[in-house]
Amino acid sequence: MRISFKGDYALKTILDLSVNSKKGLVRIGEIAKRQDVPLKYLEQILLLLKGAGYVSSKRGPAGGYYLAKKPSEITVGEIIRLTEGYTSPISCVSKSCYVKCNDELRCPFRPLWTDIRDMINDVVDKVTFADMCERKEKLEKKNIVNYEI
Amino acid sequence: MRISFKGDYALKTILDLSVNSKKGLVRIGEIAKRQDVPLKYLEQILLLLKGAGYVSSKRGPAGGYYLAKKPSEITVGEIIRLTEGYTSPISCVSKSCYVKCNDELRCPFRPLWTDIRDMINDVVDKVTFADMCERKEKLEKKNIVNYEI
DNA sequence: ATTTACTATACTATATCCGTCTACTTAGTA
DNA sequence: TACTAAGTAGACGGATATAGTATAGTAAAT
Repeated sequence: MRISFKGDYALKTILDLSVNSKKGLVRIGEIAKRQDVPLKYLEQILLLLKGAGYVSSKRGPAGGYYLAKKPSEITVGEIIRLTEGYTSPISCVSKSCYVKCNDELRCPFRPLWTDIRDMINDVVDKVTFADMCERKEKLEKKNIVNYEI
Repeated sequence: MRISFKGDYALKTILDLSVNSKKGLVRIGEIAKRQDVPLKYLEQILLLLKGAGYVSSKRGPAGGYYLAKKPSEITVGEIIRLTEGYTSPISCVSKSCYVKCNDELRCPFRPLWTDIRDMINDVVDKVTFADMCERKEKLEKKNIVNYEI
């Protein structure tokens, strides 16, 4: 697995919407500013997320984006697979985006990659964006305390 | 972490040299054929490996490449870091190739990435190419048995 | 008419791969 | 010994594809 800007931005966007779309629609510009993401690149990423059914949108004044699913129904792993293709360290051991290689039975590296793949999936498929909201809150409280001291 | 062709080829090359350089020098062409790697790309990768001190070479007839270190002294992790830059899922948690990001203390994804980083390093930094040679032999024996049946 | 999402396109950097030429080393030959 | 030929690594430029990023304009809702 490798998280590129695309994936990083997508994850931050889903988290931003998880936190803010309770209040109503969220404009691209707001997300871009809060998450420090290039606006025009974010547009493309939001279209990808929309096409995959994670977000919905409304045009015109007072328009914007909102989550199409509950945060608890979206995992970090799904978003990585959507944006990066797969979570595995290499595509020949990927389940979601498998690419065949020559001599799999004799490849001595393969067991390494499958072990790493399983460990990664064990993390990213268990964490939902409801969990991420909690983590975010905790971190912010912790940080405010630090500032007060 | 993501293993690109470059890293995949480099790992296969070091393993090939670990197995074959006991007999003497190994020509690029042999490695390219055995490991199914584009010859010209392999040249570049061997230069990289040479620059980093993993292999040495000799020109002219009966020339070729050989390992500059013992297989037991080279880990899979080192080769990945050399060819891919880092083993982490994202550079902001990399130890070897760290790139700072905005608000690390408040980033709720960071704990995920550090967990994954540590798990990956726990695998790749423990496996040497002496281990890989063993794995390779075992897999080949196993496969011969399968063919006999 | 204004505000917003949406689409299409273009640019840049990197990864991958290929072709050609150069430098070095050895073996053979006169 | 001197020279030649052949085999090998090494260096350089470039072709191609993809990822990432940015630009310009279009469509829809109010």
